[in-house]
Amino acid sequence: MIAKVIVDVPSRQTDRPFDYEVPKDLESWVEVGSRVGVPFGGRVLQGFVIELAETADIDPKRLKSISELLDPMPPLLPDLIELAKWMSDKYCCSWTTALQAMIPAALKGKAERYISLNDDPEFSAEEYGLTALLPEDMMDWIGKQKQVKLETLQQRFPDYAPAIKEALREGLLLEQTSIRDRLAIRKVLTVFPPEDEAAAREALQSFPARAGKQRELLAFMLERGEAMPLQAMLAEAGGSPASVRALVDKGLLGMHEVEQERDPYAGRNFQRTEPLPLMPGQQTVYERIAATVSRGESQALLLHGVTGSGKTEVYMQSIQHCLELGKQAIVLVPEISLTPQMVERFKGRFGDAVAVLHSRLSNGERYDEWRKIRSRRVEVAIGARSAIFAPFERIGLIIIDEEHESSYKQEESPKYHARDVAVRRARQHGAAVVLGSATPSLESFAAASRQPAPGKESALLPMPERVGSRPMPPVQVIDMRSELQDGNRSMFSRRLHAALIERLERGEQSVLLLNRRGYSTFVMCRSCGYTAACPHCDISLTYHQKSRALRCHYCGHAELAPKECPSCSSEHIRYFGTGTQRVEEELAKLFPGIRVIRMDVDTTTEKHSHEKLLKQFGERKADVLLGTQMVAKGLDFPFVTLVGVIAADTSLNLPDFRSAERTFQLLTQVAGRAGRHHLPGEVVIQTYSPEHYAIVTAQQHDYAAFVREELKHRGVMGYPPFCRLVLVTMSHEQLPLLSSVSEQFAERLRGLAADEGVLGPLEGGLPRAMDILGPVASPISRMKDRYRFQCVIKYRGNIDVPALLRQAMAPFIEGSPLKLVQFSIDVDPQVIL
DNA sequence: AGCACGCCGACT
DNA sequence: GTCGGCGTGCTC
Repeated sequence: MIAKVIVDVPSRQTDRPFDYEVPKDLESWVEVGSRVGVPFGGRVLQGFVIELAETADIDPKRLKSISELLDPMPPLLPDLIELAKWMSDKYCCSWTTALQAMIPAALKGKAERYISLNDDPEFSAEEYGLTALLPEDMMDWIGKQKQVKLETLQQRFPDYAPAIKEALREGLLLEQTSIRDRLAIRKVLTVFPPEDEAAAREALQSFPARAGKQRELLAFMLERGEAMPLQAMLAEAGGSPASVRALVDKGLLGMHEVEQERDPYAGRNFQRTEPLPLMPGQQTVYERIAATVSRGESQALLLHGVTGSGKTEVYMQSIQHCLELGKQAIVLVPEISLTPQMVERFKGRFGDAVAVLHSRLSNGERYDEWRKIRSRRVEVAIGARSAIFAPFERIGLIIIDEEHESSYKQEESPKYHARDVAVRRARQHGAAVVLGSATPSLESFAAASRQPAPGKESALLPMPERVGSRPMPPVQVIDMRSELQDGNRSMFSRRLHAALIERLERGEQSVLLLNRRGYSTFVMCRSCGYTAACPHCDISLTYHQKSRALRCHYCGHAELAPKECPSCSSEHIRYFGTGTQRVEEELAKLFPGIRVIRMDVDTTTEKHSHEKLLKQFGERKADVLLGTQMVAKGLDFPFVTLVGVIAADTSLNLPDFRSAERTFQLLTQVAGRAGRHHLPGEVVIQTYSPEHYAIVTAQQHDYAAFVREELKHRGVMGYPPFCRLVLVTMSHEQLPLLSSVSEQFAERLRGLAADEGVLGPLEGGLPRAMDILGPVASPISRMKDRYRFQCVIKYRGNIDVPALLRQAMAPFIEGSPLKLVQFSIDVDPQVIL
């Protein structure tokens, strides 16, 4: 039997299947989706079996065998292997990169090399004159250990690296390679009840009086009747390990190590909840989803429900319906809203049938949750982006909550969008996709609004009513220019200042949003105009108050903040721009005694810090929750009655085609945080551009009006959803080389597009057109000591852009000199700046 | 990605 | 005349 294997080398030249013989004893174990260790170019690598065949495509003499099978159960299924192929085509990444993204990090095996002595009786070191090659204590040590890791050996005898190499060549030492997972399986010493219960009861009667403890322990285990960890047993029943061991030696109890699964939610009792009665609007939407799931139709439905319209309840009842049909469901949530609150709701409804996958789990915990899915112990997976790869076999429903969230796009290779992968995977399974949002992305909205095919219903499911008919909170827009004219130079407008005081007096809570972390955004000398910039990136440094450091938010570079100007030695160094740290300081100054929780990437790096901060706020241990956009998402606190946006312009003025959309979404989301319960809420938005349509429409809670206006702009400028984009970024240390290569690349690409007959501006109205902009320097023209150039490709119609790109890049990748230009391709980029 | 094979400068 | 530089090409 022959296995076609994708080896774990993410390069273009190895991005194809390689044939291997399956050893006889593994034939019944190796399947499509198996993870194997294979010899490849003189070493052993991890690979995935993507196909089994009778005969090899190459000369059988060149054929090698699979050296080991890495899991008893294949971690991948055929549908995922096909999906990975699709991803590698669509997103221009290698097949193995896509495959790796689908399995938990714990299964990313690395080859380890082991050394042992050659104990073949035929082999004689004396005969070959090799006795003096290696020191005796090394030989003894290896002999005693039987097998040692090459790394360890080299650490212990650092001067002998060449000698070890020679000994391997001469056959004095032997080498074995095997793949070791990056996985620490926790083993727990576990005590088992007696195998022969009758005999044990009998023995219990005839125990000597002085072995009272043993008798007690044996009685305890007989009564319990099931295994338990030794530590827990001793804690409950008392006694020492010695007395247990004595019982084990007598054969009355069993004891051995057991692999333990970590359940991060073990021991937590989730309050079981029953389905709530649906409002008419919810009911209609639910019925539509349920019918689609029942038909096994892979349609993508857009659930456009305002904040507080009860989307989650609709999700849960739809999942219930899906499970009743014997199918499984995947729920994707933005990482940031995968809060304990959210998990609780799903665990409460579906109990142990839910696996939770999020980034705050350790590798081991994540692997355990994943295994629950793979071994069919759960029916529902809820998690961030990568949960879309949950290894279910019969998916009936995929839900993507807050579908407009940019975190569904992975920024590293494979640069996939979970929404697009979901639609593709749903097609393989005949599953329904539900995209839920109060502020759908323009792409999804446009797709769902398209005239349905004859006989089909619209894919757009509106839910405009809020549960309990609570009104949307009133939103005040404050023009910060007139504040300044009236002599208010503070970062708080008079209205926001007064509103904060009211909350403090009434003991209610406030949420303040500022989409910029750090203390100040740039540092400038007022004498000479010097600004502090990162030495590795073309970007100004941000001052962080706590560490008194200037930091680069792109590469992490940090330096001590200067007291005087490094350029002209003047003392007129000033900090400009406001970050969350500055606001925190200002709050303390203006409102003495105010309790503030600051939440941004700087305060939430620790494992559970995010939850901890939210919990504290929920317990009303603070008056103000101040943070970057992470405070805008999915929080639900009854005592929050004020939401303040300190500067709506931060996101509005970014030179990116999505900046208006992002601002509208952010403002709408954050406004939805106020007054969700019995207390009425209030929203204050501060801005320097109060007349901008993104702000006006957000103030009026008018999504439709925003979309109308935004679509006009997108149409004029030629941006999605009127076309699709691909961003090609090229980088190199040397600017002239980069400049020349990027020009050549763009020229080749234009030539190829012209050959296809699609080159030209999109305004022409042709159904198939492709426009290549650039190359130009990237907005961040240097990052981590590499210069960056980019091309933006706009296209419309059915054009295989990845294929054209691959052809255009080929001469710069294959066999190019050592210092090659790096190409990075982002299909459907979220940000092009 | 690694590793081996192969063609030109500073050493015995 | 050799050791070693890293350019280039292959890996079932």
